[in-house]
Amino acid sequence: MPWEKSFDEEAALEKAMHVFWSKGYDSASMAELIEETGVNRGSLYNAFGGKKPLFVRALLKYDRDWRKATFAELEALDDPRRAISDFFDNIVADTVADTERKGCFLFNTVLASSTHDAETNAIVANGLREIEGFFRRSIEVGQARGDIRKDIDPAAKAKALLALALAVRVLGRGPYAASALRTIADEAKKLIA
Amino acid sequence: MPWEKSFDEEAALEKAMHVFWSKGYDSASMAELIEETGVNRGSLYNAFGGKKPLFVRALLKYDRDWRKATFAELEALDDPRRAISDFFDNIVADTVADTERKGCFLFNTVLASSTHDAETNAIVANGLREIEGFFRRSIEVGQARGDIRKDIDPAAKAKALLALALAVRVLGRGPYAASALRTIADEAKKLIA
DNA sequence: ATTGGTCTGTACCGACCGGTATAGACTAGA
DNA sequence: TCTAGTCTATACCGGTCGGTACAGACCAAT
Repeated sequence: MPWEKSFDEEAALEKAMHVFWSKGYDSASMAELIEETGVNRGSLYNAFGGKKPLFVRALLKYDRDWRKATFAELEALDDPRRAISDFFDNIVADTVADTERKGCFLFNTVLASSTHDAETNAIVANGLREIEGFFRRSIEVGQARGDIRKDIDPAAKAKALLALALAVRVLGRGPYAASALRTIADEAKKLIA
Repeated sequence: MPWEKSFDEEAALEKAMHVFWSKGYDSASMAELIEETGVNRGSLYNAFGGKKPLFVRALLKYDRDWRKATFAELEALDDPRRAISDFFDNIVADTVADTERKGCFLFNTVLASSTHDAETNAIVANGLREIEGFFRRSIEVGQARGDIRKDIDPAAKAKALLALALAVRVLGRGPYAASALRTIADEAKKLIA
């Protein structure tokens, strides 16, 4: 059994994730993925099986990495109101700082959901559910502690917050300036005032 | 000067608009546009110049038709609060009723704005500005009449309403059910409570 | 009837697409 | 040293893409 190991699959997946993230599934070509990952054509197909499986792995990696990086920190704050506020500050900051205007890989995939298969849509749907769940839990905890008014419906407000977060990400890819995004983020915070 | 007239260009544009609307620029192929419009290949190129000019004309037509059909009716209500409320009811109803899940042509184009040129992005930006303007004017008139609280910022709330409208349209293409869309619409109405 | 221009149908172009095949370089165990 | 398996590099496949070319049908004004 010679040469049991191969190239750095995880590093290649990271590069591929960036390509799919910024270009979308259709616009990303295998030629570009090969060039960007630095992995040879045959090796890429051998390791991942093709374009679609590679996309799914990239999306799953994004979903996992992003959620871990985002929510772990915010929930550790142990301050629900502050967590939601920081969440919106973070996505505005990310959007403004991103010169490639990639937006959010998950949200980008939502709008293209008609061109994707059930597996991809399930990943996206699950990701949205998790974000919504973060908002809902934060509101509920805040209410239990008396930090957030009890007459608001956590589930409904969570959906509205998700909607505003999506809009910030989407409009940030388009013609909206940083100040407009901040305005929307501020309105989001006022939802749980 | 024989045969000064040709086929029904406006009808062809209407068909082409639907193809671009439901499929997006990239996924819509000339073969499909030819088949759907019923116009011969050469005639299509002769009449519109190519795929991109045809797309621009289709987007402009959507922008014009949709705005005329939507805002004329709502502003004629002469009841700003009701106009905003109806606006959201309408897009929820449209989204739910649309079995093709096309969403809004304008909003769809926003997310793909990185793949479009300046001309297309300008059309989209203008469309968004018009929608935002409708919200702002409605709020201002409502405030002048005492129907809407005066301590809210019309420009800021208009941006938030646009954001929620976009989210309804985008999420409607994805995994969100009708009830969730209605929840978001209700939250939008509460913004100007 | 001739003429000029627009229609239809179809063939074709080069480019790119995702995916496959193959040949040889390389490495580690037997 | 032999061998099995993975790497690289490259050529190639059929299909689709947007766009062009062209021949002939058709029509109206002269």
